[in-house]
Amino acid sequence: MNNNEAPKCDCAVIHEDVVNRVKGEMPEEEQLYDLSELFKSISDQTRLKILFALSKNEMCVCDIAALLGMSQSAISHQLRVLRNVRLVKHQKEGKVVYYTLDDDHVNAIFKQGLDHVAHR
Amino acid sequence: MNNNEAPKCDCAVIHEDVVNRVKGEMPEEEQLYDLSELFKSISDQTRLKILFALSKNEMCVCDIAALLGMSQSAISHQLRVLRNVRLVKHQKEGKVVYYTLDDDHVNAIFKQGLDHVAHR
DNA sequence: TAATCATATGAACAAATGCTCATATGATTA
DNA sequence: TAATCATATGAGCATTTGTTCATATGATTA
Repeated sequence: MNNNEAPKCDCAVIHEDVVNRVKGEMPEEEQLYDLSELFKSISDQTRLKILFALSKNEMCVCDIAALLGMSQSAISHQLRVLRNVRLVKHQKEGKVVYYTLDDDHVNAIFKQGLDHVAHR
Repeated sequence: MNNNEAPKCDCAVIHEDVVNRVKGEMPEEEQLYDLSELFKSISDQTRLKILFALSKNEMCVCDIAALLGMSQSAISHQLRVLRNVRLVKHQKEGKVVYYTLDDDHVNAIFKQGLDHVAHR
């Protein structure tokens, strides 16, 4: 019924026991999808800079654009990506929209990431 | 001398004090580059699956290919990406190459990531 | 030594991504 | 009410990315 066989592997399984056990321990597809979207959103240098900036202070779109020396449009597009994965939230005051980090997970992730890249 | 001005921002700075302070608190370009490479490497679903699998057990290339139902070539290409950011290390035994996680940072990052996506 | 096996890698190509440009929207100000 | 400002967004385009295919390498086995 459920066709879980490997359709394209062009080499023999060497350790069938390990493969079968690990297969049962893999996360669900939906979790993997969400995780990859989250990590994709923090893998771009522009978005990384935005997140670092917001971890220091609430900021509006114009300020971020000025800080990074980029166009308002580019920043606005990237903020939408960060909103979609709920890394930032926004709050409108008149014409100005203020962005802040949505929660603290991203700071924890940055810390682990920086620890990792520091090891060389 | 040092041209730090924003060349492309098409809107006025609204909070100059905040922008100037945060500018001094931003990480160095090299750190940002390394971080983005690291996060890029965990943003692809295939590589995420490989890392989850290796967090459960040491595995050879054929086993991973079988587990994920993908070609040996595709897996091999992706393992190179993970090697380049030192997320996995490998060890050769005869013809077979065994891959393992290089350190525990990736598990910590996954935990924070899963915590984040679970909040909805 | 020849055949086979596990893995690595370069080229090619389709799909995804990030920016720019033009323009839309919704709020303030003259 | 008209002009202006802060922000958002769609289309277009160049670049990057992930896979396949063909082939190379280095080790084992017949």
